[in-house]
Amino acid sequence: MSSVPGWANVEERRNLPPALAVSTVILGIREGKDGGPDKLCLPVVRRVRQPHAGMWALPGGPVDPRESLGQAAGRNLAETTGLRPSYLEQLYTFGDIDRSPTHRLVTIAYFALLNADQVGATVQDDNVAWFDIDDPQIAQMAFDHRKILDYAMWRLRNKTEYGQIAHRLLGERFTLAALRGVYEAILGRRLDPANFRRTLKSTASIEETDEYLAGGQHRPPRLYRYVGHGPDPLEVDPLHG
Amino acid sequence: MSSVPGWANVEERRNLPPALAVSTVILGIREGKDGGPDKLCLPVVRRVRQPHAGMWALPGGPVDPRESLGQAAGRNLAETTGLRPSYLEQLYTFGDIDRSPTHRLVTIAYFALLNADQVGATVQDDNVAWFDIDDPQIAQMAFDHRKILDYAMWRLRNKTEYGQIAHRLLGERFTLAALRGVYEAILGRRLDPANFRRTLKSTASIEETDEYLAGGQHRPPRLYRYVGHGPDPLEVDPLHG
DNA sequence: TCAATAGTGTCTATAAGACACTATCTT
DNA sequence: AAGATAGTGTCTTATAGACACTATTGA
Repeated sequence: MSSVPGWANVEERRNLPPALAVSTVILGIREGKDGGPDKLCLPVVRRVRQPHAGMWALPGGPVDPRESLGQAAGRNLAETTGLRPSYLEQLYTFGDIDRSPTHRLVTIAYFALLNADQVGATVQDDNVAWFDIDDPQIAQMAFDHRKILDYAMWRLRNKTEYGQIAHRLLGERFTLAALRGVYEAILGRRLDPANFRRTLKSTASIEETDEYLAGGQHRPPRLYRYVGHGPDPLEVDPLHG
Repeated sequence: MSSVPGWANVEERRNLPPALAVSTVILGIREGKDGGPDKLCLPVVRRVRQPHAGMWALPGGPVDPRESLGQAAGRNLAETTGLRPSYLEQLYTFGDIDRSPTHRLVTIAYFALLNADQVGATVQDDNVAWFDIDDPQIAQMAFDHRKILDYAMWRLRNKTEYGQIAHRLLGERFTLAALRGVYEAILGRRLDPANFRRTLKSTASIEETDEYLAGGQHRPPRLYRYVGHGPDPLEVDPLHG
């Protein structure tokens, strides 16, 4: 192990204090190709230095002593991808001893959602790329980032309140079909349009607008707006961390 | 602020790397007094040094560079209370800049459950005490520990699977009435014994034994055993962290 | 007109709660 | 026998899914 350039040996590692970093799973949604279901996708960055140079990794970086953890996540995310998410939530802290070969690294993982306008709109950079959540190119990732991504998906699928997060993957106004697409992408199965409509309207977390979306070759759907209720007690302000 | 002995001033704080600590919310259950509902309770430790000397705090301490976060939680818990929990789960990481007045402190909060035998069985120590979850004496706690406790309760109440955690607050065998007591303490309301029985037996996560609990002045209840299904992907091994 | 999706109505299966009832222990 | 909790049966109501049906647009 210690023959790899730049890797500390065991004795050195024991004397280093743990480094603190944040990494963020950033999810957006894009429309399914030729009638298929919508897909969740995410931007990843290519590592340019050791360890794991050349592999895809979650965007992230060190925590500055003068910023909170949420601020660190927001800043790193903006710096590496140019994105400002509509939602930011702390996921889990990964601190196993051997998760980085070079030093003791404790990473606070965050989970961010982008609305439809932002998907694909990262800064032009050869070292940033978007993949569908099930793309084999990110089956392997640097460090334990694949485990972090899997955990993010597990958390997403086990959310009791999809309403809170689903609307943040869309714009401010959306059709019920678009909202259903989000649910289908998260749950990984098709939902009955009729039942979906009824269930959602009965929860009263969405509200009709007077606008309709024209252009499709069918009856124009009504646009809806999300009317949120109280957030989770520790939800992060995506702008101020 | 900097007049308090031992408190660093702002300039000093900016140069200090964040300290890493773990704190644990340890919950057990005890029987309600004179027919009242069962109550959740927890051990807390009295701080003997600044800051917040004299106040009650969650058990915890620093993370050693050579141990994982879960190991740190388990070790600190054993050292301060003498307890070995049956369940340990990572809760959330608190890292606001001003959460400790003396230095930048990042705390990974854990959540532990004790079974009935262990409640009250801490090491004899004047600086360790048990309180009911709603005891006014812990309405205020050191640092942001009250916020951590509130968040732990919120997470507990929002668990989709109570079965997984309820049985860890009891022994290996338990009556349905005891299990119902756990649910009632968590949810904060009484449940219909008949419906509770049916609902729980239909989930099939518990199994009958051939034993009965004698001694009460009523028909002796059957004892049940928990038959778990797969854990959460990041559940912590309470013995090995 | 047709294709396509929007949106409604209604039936059914399942689960949750209320509550009356029977069973079996200790004192 | 009395008192207490164990455990069963059954009715009502709320909800999720299946699926047939009508409505309204662009081509």
